[in-house]
Amino acid sequence: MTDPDQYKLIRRRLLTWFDRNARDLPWRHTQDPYAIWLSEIMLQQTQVETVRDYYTRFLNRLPTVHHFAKAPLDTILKLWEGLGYYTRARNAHKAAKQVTQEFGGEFPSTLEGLQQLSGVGRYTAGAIASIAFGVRAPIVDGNVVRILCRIFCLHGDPTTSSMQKRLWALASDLVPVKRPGDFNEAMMELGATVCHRQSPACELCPLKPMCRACQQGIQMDLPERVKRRPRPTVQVAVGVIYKRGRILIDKRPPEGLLGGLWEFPGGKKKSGESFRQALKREVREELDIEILVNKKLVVVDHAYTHFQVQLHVYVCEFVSGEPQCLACTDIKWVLPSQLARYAFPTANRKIFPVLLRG
DNA sequence: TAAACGTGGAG
DNA sequence: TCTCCAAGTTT
Repeated sequence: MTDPDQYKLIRRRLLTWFDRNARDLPWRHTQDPYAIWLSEIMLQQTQVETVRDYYTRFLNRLPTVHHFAKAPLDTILKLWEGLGYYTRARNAHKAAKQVTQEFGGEFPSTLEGLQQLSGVGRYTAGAIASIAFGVRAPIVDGNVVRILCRIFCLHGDPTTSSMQKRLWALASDLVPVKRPGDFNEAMMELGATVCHRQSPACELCPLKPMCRACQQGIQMDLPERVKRRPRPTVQVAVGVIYKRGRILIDKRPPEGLLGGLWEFPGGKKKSGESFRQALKREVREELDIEILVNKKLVVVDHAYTHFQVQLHVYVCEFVSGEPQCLACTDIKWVLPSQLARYAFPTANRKIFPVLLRG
């Protein structure tokens, strides 16, 4: 069979399968480019089931790109709280402003136009163009990588530029003129529900007849695994600092890890230093205040992508000084009942129940 | 090019 | 408990 014939077969079988097996997802009930864009940003490196509720909440609260653009970043971050990769939220805010200010309130419909938006790369531009505008644009996400590597038996590290080039070229050849968005969604759907990383359900796969990896019985070995670096553990001292029933919280710098989120003050423990010493030092360095460190409240373990932290949380009493923003953007004294108004990282939120109970 | 960037679910 | 990894982008 020639390549074009095989491509036609793949398209037809995949779309037929998709028509019968597509999950009912909220963003599949709309044609609104804003809603499609929002879903695609949220779905970056994030599973469907995690995104569902966030997506619905966002659209109810910010029904148009104008609402999104006009909302304060703090509102966006509070809605995004817990979804992770907060750069996405900050970039989305910028992108919404771009749409309203530079594109006359309409999302661009071309790949080039879409990729000008903050947080929209090659994948997301292709997804929006094909799904919202019917453009014959390819996409390559983790699912597509897995499916293509298996169907065409592609060996080698899929993250290298040469392999990426092959994958994008294949995806580009495969995506049909008719229903390009459905085809792209179908590829991802197949990867998410059938062609799993471990234990792929080949018996349920519409592409089994043309899957070279399956024919050779090596589907589990493709795509080739990328070696990961070890994750170091960081020891952090955290203070819940009280002053007349209120707690001191600070806002992190706008860029970098957890940028723009609120947190309880603290910092890394140095070797040879106790947690209590570290806490007093960090609070002095970052806020220029003196505190009394009382009892240990809780120890929180949390894993990030590239390191793990152990938060040693202490109840503290404010002693003296006026808090300064030396390593943060904003400072507030809040009642425990008001904590929920602010966007906190998940590791910090793990402290809330202990706090409100005690 | 490689590293930074969150979180929750699955095995 | 631990490792992998999921609809990637930016620097």
